[in-house]
Amino acid sequence: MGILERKEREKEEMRRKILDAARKLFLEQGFEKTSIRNIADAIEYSPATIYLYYKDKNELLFALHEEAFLKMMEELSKVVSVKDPFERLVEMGHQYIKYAVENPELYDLMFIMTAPMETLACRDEIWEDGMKSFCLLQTVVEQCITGGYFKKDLDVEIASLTIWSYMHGLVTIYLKNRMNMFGDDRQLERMQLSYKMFVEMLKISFK
Amino acid sequence: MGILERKEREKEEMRRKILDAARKLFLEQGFEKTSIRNIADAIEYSPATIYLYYKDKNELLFALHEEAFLKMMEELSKVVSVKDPFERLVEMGHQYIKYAVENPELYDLMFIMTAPMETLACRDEIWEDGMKSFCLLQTVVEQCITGGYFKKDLDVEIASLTIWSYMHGLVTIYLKNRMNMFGDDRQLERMQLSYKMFVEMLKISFK
DNA sequence: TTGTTTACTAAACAGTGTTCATTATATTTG
DNA sequence: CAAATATAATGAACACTGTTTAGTAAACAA
Repeated sequence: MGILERKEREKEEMRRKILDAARKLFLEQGFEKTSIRNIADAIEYSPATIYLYYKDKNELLFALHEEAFLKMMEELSKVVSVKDPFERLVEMGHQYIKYAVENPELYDLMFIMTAPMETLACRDEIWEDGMKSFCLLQTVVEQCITGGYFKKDLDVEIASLTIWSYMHGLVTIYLKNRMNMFGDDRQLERMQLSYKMFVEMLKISFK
Repeated sequence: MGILERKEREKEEMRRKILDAARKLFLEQGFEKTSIRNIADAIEYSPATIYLYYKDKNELLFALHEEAFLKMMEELSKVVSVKDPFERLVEMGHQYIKYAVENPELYDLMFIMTAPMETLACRDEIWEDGMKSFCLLQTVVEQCITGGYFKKDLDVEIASLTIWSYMHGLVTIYLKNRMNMFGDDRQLERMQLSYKMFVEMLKISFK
């Protein structure tokens, strides 16, 4: 009886259909201004139908959050092609900034919004996506130690947290419009200058 | 005719009454879960009345945002009592973390939420509160240069932005629950360890 | 063909920010 | 003091929001 399998396929198709519409609308007009009814309209179904495929709006956001991590990991993983470990770390930072600037809504969902964390909490799950990308950073930091760029007794976890904190702070100050206090339009330039300074700091003080 | 002045006084009193109730509710149950109707109930007035004193919810949030900056500046300014410039900077960082951890909702409003920025934008004003606290940081960084802790040719603005980015990133990762990916309950400890590492980085690489 | 399961939806619930015509009150004027 | 006016406050509505539920229509199994 292949009928059950077809049903399963259809169910999965519908979930994707919903997610596709949700992603499109969220990226077009932001999370705040996109409602379940908007999504329902887009796929020409009733709002109630969406609740047959996703428990609530948080679950929908969580699914997009997972997608966004997949996408970011793809971008960040490209740096393996960089031979030098320290340059690899530096390039990873550049890619991180690039991803955040080019996908502000997704970045928000991944690292700022509490919605996906709430879904995890009520599922009693850990934030695997976050952990995976943090591990990627840790790996590169370790490679910097192995490569002789960083000292052997460096606390990898804390060092990675320190690096991530800086990167995250920099891009969120920018994304949440706190950088237009400078008045001019040299915000991206300032980010790059600060990042350059931070890289120097790493080079000098982690050795 | 002192009658106009009395009216002015009464108007100001009402504005404060609303703001007091708003602050209380926002801090008690968060911004998301507090509605204009809740605030109206608390002060025993109709919801429409609030709109006679504040243009919209954003303006209300902006007023609280200003208050929060006043409060933070008070806390941070205490560090002038620390004689040594570098220790002063370090202490300021500690106070920043303390403020964020103890006032998560206010921190959110000050540095993450877009609502107060929107109010500024439609008033064609600059983010003065943000600028003032950034200047405080810049001042202390300058004092570290004068005191011989940091090199003379350090770009004060970029260095301050770099420091702020790190601090902001660290506390937001914590506040937005991204740190429970570590599984344990040593989150505050990890923050302190990372901050200690960052202070070392400053000491070494800004010299 | 009948009975049952599944997929879907209309309608409602309880809320949201915000606006506006209307009412009640306070102040000013004749 | 009474009438006219200005001000303050509100009830009710508008157009939304996320979510639930009872009921319908279609697909499947017997």
